[in-house]
Parts: sequence; C-alpha cells; structure tokens
Amino acid sequence: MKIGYPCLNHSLECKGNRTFRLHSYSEDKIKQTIKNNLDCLFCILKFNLNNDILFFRISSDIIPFASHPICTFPWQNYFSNHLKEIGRFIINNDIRISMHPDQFIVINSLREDVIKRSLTEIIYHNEILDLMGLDSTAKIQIHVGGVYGDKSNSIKRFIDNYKSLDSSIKNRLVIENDDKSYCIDDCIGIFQRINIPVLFDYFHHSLYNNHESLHKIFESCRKTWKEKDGFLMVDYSSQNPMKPRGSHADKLDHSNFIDFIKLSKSYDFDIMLEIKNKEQSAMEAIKLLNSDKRLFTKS
DNA sequence: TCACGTCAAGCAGAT
DNA sequence: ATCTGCTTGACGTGA
Repeated sequence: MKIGYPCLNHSLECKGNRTFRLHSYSEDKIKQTIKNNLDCLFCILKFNLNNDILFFRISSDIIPFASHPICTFPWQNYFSNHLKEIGRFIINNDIRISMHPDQFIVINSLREDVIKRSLTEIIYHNEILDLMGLDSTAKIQIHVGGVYGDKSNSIKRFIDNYKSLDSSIKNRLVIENDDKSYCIDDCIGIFQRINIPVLFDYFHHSLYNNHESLHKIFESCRKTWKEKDGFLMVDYSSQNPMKPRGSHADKLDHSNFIDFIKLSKSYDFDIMLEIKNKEQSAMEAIKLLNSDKRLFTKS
C-alpha cells in the first residue's frame, strides 16, 4: 500500500502548478513556467520520498494551456530530457503516479467541440506520462461525464467514444465514481462492457451510492485492475463539517480514516488522500498506519 | 505591497 | 437565473 496526495505541497517554497493568464501567453513565459513547474515537481517527489510518501498526483497545470490552440511551443521536445530525468527518479524509487484531468473533460458530452477538447487534453496527459517513461500503472483518472437526463444513452456515448481512442491512451485511462451522476455500480457496469479499470472514490461513494457494501466494492473494483494496471487506486476523503455537503475536509479525520482502513485492510490498494492540507495528511496517515500495524495486517 | 476580481474549458444540484 | 463544488488556487491589475 502506498499513501499519496494530489498536486500541491504546502511545506515547500516552490509551486509546481504555476500558470498565467491566457492573454499574457508568450513562448518565453510558458518556457519559464514549465521549467519552474518541473523543477518543483522534482522537489516535491524528493520531499515525498524522504517522508515515505510513494504515491503522487501530478497537477494538470504542469504544462499550462498544453491542449489550447495558443500553445504552439514544442514543450515535448524542449523538456524531454527534464521529463525523462524525473521519470527515472520515479521509476528508481518505485513511486506510483496518477493524473486527474479536471471537470471540463467530458468525453460523453452532447457537444462535439467539448468531446474534441477533452480528447486533446487527455492526449496531453498521456504525453507527459509517456515522456517520463512511465508504464501503464501510471493512470489518468476521469469521470464518466454528464447524464443529460438519459443515463443509458449517456453511458453508451461514453463507451462509443472510449472505443475510438488510441490503445496507448486506453492503457492509462480509468474511471472514477462521482458524487452525483455515476456511482460504483454504474462504473462496474461500464467495465463489464469495455474493460476499463474502476478507481474507487470512498467519499463520493458516501454521497452517492446503490448501498453496495464496502467489501463487495473492493472485491469488484479490484478485479477491474489487471497486472499491467498495477494495484487498485482509491481516493479517500471525508466531509468538511463546516461546509456544504460534498466539500472535502481540511484535515485528516483520524477516526474516519481508521474506520475505513479497518474495513478495507484485507485488500491491496494505493490511497490518494484528497484532503486540503495535502502532505500533512499523508504524513499523519502513514504515522497512523505505522503506529498500529495490526490495523494493516491482512486477516 | 496588498486586496480582490477574475481566470480556457462542463455539469448537476441547491438557492 | 445565479451560485457552488468539483484537485481550488493563483494571476495580475490597480491603488
């Protein structure tokens, strides 16, 4: 099991997701920003290694405007050595990597232009991971998309569009249950038709579900991840008690986390902690697991 | 130097 | 109709 957190590190001075306004785009600006972001990513990965954090989600902002037509700068060639160097560090230290394109990526949209932009964005994510030399255990997680008042047709559109993708992209794509449209059962149903691995989001599941038991979920999700996909990935978070339903917690809720681990301890999986204080939660979670190894012994 | 309006992009649900 | 939440921050103008 590996513990990770997404995109940002608040302990370090550097920011690995620096960007700029579209109207201030220039080749010089994008070059400098990417260099900054890659340097910082390397720092974050070293920080993580020093703290036994072996799972990390790379920010989609690492190459700003990568899939936008304005971006004509050949970053793939210009930074290929830099990306390869980071990739070697990742591989040599057995670090697990994921990426999560943001909410605008909807491959089952009713609008052709939205689908087209989404595919371009996914291709960009795939390029980053390829240029780092990572294998197909490095994943790109997306949601199924919109429902548009007709779930079965919307699922069919997802499947049709998925089938048209290049196999190198299919090797990395996984789907994740969301908090209002597609629950774990929906995702498993899609897996049964196109064999796409299902990433389990525990917090989303608590907000939107078919009352599936946690054991049944782990059992069925695990089977969707083949040898080439690596261990099942799981996103973990809890409700922020001060904010509206669906808001992620500011800090790790120790008792909620321990309850979750107790229920799921017999399965092999990697956990991404989607909690606002980022590496802080990851370090706490690792400490909790180490302080009570029994929590984590397979039964 | 700092506040704060705004930032490429979609969707659903609440108000 | 407008706002919020999603990996939510961070940019950058104007004072």
